[in-house]
Amino acid sequence: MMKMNEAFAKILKRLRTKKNLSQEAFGFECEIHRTYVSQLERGLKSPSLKTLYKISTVLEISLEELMRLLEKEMERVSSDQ
Amino acid sequence: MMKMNEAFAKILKRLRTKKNLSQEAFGFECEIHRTYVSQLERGLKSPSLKTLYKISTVLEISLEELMRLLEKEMERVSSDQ
DNA sequence: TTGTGTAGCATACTATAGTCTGTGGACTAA
DNA sequence: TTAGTCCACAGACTATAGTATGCTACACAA
Repeated sequence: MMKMNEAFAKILKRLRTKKNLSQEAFGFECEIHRTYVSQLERGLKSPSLKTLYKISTVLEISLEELMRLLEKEMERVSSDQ
Repeated sequence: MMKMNEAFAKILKRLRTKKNLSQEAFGFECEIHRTYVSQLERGLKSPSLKTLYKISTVLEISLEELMRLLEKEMERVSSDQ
């Protein structure tokens, strides 16, 4: 269960930096607070469906694809390291 | 944004009844309260990623597939009715 | 050196997710 | 009728999502 947040943290950080957005700039576009973006990327919080939707929109990715990446990352985390 | 919860409500109710589970039985398996299942199916709440994961597990469906159905339902809701 | 942008992190706060108890209505069976 | 199941719904509660302010540290440029 904590694996879930950790995996999401990695995915979010990867996709955000890929778009060359700072946590603050990304948060502004998503309409979520910069410190909350930081908390998400450190695996401290579990975003609601509403927040996931905002995030996926700004990342220009579907929720389906976002979950696909998340589940792939979860497998990776639980299998090796 | 409210569309999101309404669409999720429909999907959840559809998939739960398809498995022949009462809200209470489903809640028990997911380890979420029966009244919360009711609230989700009435579109009153926006589940966290942790809760989505529990739900998808009991529904024996991936998060990816669950989001696919959700996004399809959202399109349907916004286009026609 | 100084300044500017970035992110981690603490703390306190507000909003909402999620629990718990209970009521009442609709339905079905005994 | 009576009892059992299912669900909508209300209200009060606890846990956590999400906000706000501000400090620290680091990198890099002027």
